[in-house]
Amino acid sequence: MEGVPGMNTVPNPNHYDKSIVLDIKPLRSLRPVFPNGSEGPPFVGCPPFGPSSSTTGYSHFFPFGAQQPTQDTPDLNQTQDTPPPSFVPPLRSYRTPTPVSNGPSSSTGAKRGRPKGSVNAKKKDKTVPKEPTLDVQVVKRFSGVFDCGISAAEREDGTGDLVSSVLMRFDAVRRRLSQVEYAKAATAKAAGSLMSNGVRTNMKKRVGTVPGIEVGDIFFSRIEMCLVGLHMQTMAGIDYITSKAGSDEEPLATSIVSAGRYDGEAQDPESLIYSGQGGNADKNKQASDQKLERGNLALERSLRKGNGVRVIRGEEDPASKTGKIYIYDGLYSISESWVEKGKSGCNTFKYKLVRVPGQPPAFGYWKAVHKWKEGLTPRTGLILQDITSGVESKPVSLVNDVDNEKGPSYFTYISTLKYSETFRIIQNTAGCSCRGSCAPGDLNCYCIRKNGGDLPYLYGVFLVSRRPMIYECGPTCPCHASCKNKVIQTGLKFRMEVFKTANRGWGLRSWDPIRAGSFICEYAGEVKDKGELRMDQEEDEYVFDTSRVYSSFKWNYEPALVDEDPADEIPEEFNLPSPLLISAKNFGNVARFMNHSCSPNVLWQPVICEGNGESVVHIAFFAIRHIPPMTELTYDYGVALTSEARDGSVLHGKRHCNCGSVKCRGSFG
DNA sequence: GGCTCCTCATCTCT
DNA sequence: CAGAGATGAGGAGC
Repeated sequence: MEGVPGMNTVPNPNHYDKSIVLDIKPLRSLRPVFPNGSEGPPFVGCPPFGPSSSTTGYSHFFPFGAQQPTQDTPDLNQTQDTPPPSFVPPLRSYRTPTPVSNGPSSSTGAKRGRPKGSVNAKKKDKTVPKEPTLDVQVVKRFSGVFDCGISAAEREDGTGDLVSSVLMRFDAVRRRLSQVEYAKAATAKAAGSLMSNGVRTNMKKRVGTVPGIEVGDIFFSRIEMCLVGLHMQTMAGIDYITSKAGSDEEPLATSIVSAGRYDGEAQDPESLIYSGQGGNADKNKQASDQKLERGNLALERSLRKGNGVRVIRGEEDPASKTGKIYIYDGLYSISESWVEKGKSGCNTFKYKLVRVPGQPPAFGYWKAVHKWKEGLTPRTGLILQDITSGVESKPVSLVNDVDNEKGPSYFTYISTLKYSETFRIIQNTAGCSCRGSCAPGDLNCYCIRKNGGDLPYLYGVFLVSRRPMIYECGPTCPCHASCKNKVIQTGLKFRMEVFKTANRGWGLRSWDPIRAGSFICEYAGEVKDKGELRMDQEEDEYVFDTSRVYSSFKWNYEPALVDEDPADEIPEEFNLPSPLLISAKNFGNVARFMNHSCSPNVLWQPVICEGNGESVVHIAFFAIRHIPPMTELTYDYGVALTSEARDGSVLHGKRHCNCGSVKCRGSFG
């Protein structure tokens, strides 16, 4: 198809060696679109999508005699000549690479300004309807067609499973849209897609707590809070229940978002001075007195009635200077209100809110971490400043504030794998020959080609979606050290601590907030074989074993929500050339302290670092969902397939599980 | 339909 | 080249 934006920056598809691309095809077609709960492998229904297939599966239906989307349905990916559909998406997908570092490819076709076909073209550029915008496509193709699996009742009132499922589906879609051409407004686009397809919950406005949302939960955009009913205003800082038509009731405040940029905010974690809304100066408007209406009236009314108001603290995201992070800090009560002159000299409403006692720390942790980092207050129970002895670029503290144990047993800290010659997988590969940063869609790049044309990561930080295998540029690839396809080799990104848990020995957690998809660490240790390990397996609890049985779960984006063909969906199950055993008993990194959970917040992904004419499989850990500061990091250890592990149809691990999750299977390992 | 909102992500200018 | 300012899109509620 002519005139497709982005095409001009990518080599002509006819020039590819199609056999290379088609090699990848089998990997993409192994897996059903969505696992059906009743037919899945053991342990299907583990988080995040919950035990009910009603929240995971989807099916198409065609109400009102609507035309079924057939092969004839206009699809931007399809040309009349129909090249193999399997390799079309990457070609269409990639926008002009963002100019980064000194990559030569980034300057060739770099467009200035907003490209045609982007959202802006909707109104202005009606003469070029070649590529409808994403939202138009979504409405056209999926309105009334896509079954989101969320019932009308669940849309009104949510549960913990539903909330985390909605947030995960949102972020998967957001990451995918960022990865392909809609990077500009990926957040808004993702939200639009989910909302128009009914993927949301807790839409009923309510005072007080919201089902499935806990104090301390973090969010990375206002729209996320909107999707799960914590704060339903995308822009306004005050949310409230309006009076019913015909009644003379006044509005009642439900939640506020503190932006942290007004006077008196964000200092004391137990109280907050909040400014009313309205009266702000605008380009076309002078500042004016605020009026006692809308949110201001609602807060006033809540003050008199004494109802709790949810408070969300907005802060700068430490990982991104332009980004914001929102911390749900629980319920506050409004203690007083007054009017004062603002900077502009106009009347501004002020409200003092005091945190309801007895809630776990949330914003309090945030403030505490800042003080620990700046050395203003010492970390309670600190045993060792840095257990890595400088091996990692960021220190990892050792902390015990529960008992007198002085630390875990001795081991040597290493940051990656140790392996002998026998474990090298000899392949005829020398990595890529790119200079600068490898670019998505550039099938001249060996490493990109191995990834099916995708750059599997976003901004060199986030895993976009799980894959059977990820191929990183290795140390001998000539691309720059900041190449966005080098992620797990770049070390720890978060300030972490090894800490003593109440009942699970030592554990790992982060002082920093961790956004969904973030790379956390790899599993460092000695690569061993079965025989070698069998000799000391009894006491070696620090083994990572890829041959165990792992819970199946859906983490990747749903093609329908990003207007892609489900047939192109990449399977999430790993695909290792041979089983991999890593022992971190004597040599290891922070990963050896990550405990098992049946409701984990971390997943693992096999990664091969190319180059040197050999490839070694690494195990890399990524965040399943947003992880608040000081929350323990856990992953699913799986269950070993030994003869004693089988008991009828149920698999039993060797170790008793203390994860405390409602979905706890009771054992693991 | 028009207006507003303690926004979001980008581009442009300094 | 970082930081500030400009910009237009965006959803929901009134």
